[in-house]
Amino acid sequence: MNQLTLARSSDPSVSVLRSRNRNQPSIKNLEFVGAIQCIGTVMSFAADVEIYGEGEPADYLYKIVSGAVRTYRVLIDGRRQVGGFYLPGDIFGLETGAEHNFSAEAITDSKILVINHGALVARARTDQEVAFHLWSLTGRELRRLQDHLLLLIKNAPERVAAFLLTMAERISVDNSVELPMSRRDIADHLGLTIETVSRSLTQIENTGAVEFPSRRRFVLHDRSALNRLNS
Amino acid sequence: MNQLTLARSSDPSVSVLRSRNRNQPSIKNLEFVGAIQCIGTVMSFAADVEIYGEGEPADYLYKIVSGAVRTYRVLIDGRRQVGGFYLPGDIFGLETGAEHNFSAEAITDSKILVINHGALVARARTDQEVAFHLWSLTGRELRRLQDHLLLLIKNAPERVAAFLLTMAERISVDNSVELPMSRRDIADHLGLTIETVSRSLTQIENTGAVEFPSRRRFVLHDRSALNRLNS
DNA sequence: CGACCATTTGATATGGATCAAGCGATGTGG
DNA sequence: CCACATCGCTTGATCCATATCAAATGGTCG
Repeated sequence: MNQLTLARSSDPSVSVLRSRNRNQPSIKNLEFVGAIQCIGTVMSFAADVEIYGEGEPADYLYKIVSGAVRTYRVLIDGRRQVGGFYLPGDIFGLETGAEHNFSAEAITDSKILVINHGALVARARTDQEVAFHLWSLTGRELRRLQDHLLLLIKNAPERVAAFLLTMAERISVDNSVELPMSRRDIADHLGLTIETVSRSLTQIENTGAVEFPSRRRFVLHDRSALNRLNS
Repeated sequence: MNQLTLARSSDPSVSVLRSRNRNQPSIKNLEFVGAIQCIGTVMSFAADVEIYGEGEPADYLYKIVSGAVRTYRVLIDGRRQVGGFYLPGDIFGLETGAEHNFSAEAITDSKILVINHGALVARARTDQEVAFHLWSLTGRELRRLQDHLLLLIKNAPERVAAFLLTMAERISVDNSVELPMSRRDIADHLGLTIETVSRSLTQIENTGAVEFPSRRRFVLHDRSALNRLNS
């Protein structure tokens, strides 16, 4: 836990706007965001630091350079829904409304390209390629959420198997996957408890479809077996 | 059950493209879709007729003139997730990808303005207002799904209360709401069984927050009580 | 009127939550 | 360098909300 994290926990309203002043912007940078060439600033966020909060103005969007991010919402009683995990190359925080619907936190120490939303929208006014790209990013996010919705009607081992498959597709290095997120994050993403996630994992491991050499790393042995478990 | 429905159940691949030939296009029509002026055709769909199927080319989008529509996906074992309900004035079937992710069916007999997707996108190339409108429609849908995701971590009475509130906001006529959908549709939307939906409804009715003079109609007596139930 | 179908209500079963304890990796201080 | 505290995770025991199975009700339509 670093200074930033302590600051955040004592004052939940702290946002990227404040964190921004404490982290040093590293590089002023020209970068491609897919087809979009735009100016952004790469910033560093320590693990568990808030990047933006639900309800805050959606003035920026974010592209992960390194690290990992979770977006989430919490109910008053503390139940948390993790909406998604974002990995290097992924873009998050893109909203069409004026405010963010979810909060976002770095999972591990991360470097993130912060892009001015208003400037991009202004550009979209004249550049139809930018406009189309923004639209398709929103569409991709919509599709991801639609798929996730379907996941939530499955049973526990099916949800966990689906999660492993998704992660394998996104970040496997010859079938080996390093998970950046904790069991709690996974549980809150899948709508389960950590105990149920843990039990499902051992259950799946016992089928031989995957193997966990360590808690945060797994090796995919039989993709089709996992696909069968998936539903 | 009419002829169309029977045809559909015997051949699940039947799509709007075929239904289109059987239903009579009613009016060739110039219509506003929000800020978008565009040409579309109003078509009639009988209750339970498929409008489009998951995986079919997303060549059209749809604006409801009258009636109601559900979008849904099914798992191989028959479990169904109803993604959303669409009511007069609502637009559905807008995708950024080439194919529909969900299927869509008329809930009741419906009149629907069918709009050529390609033509609209072509228009968006030159008209930035059209482009922006398409984007914000996708964004609105994304936001709706994000909210629905949060609903799915709540317990049964909370989900049902949230559903009643949403419907009341959308189609109440001085606090009275006529529901177009069955208990099964509601259950599959909320990730519950019809029995649990039914029990939750009677439980909520017993608090006095709402009253059901008939099965498909309810009167909202105490919105804040419902809000409290909601979480 | 009678059949049918959607819905409600009741009884029981069960998957996952909750509560509780154990374990292993990591880090810390003596 | 080892004893020990801590933390994240696993495993075990029990409970409970919701699913499932079954029956009753009531509205609708021929």
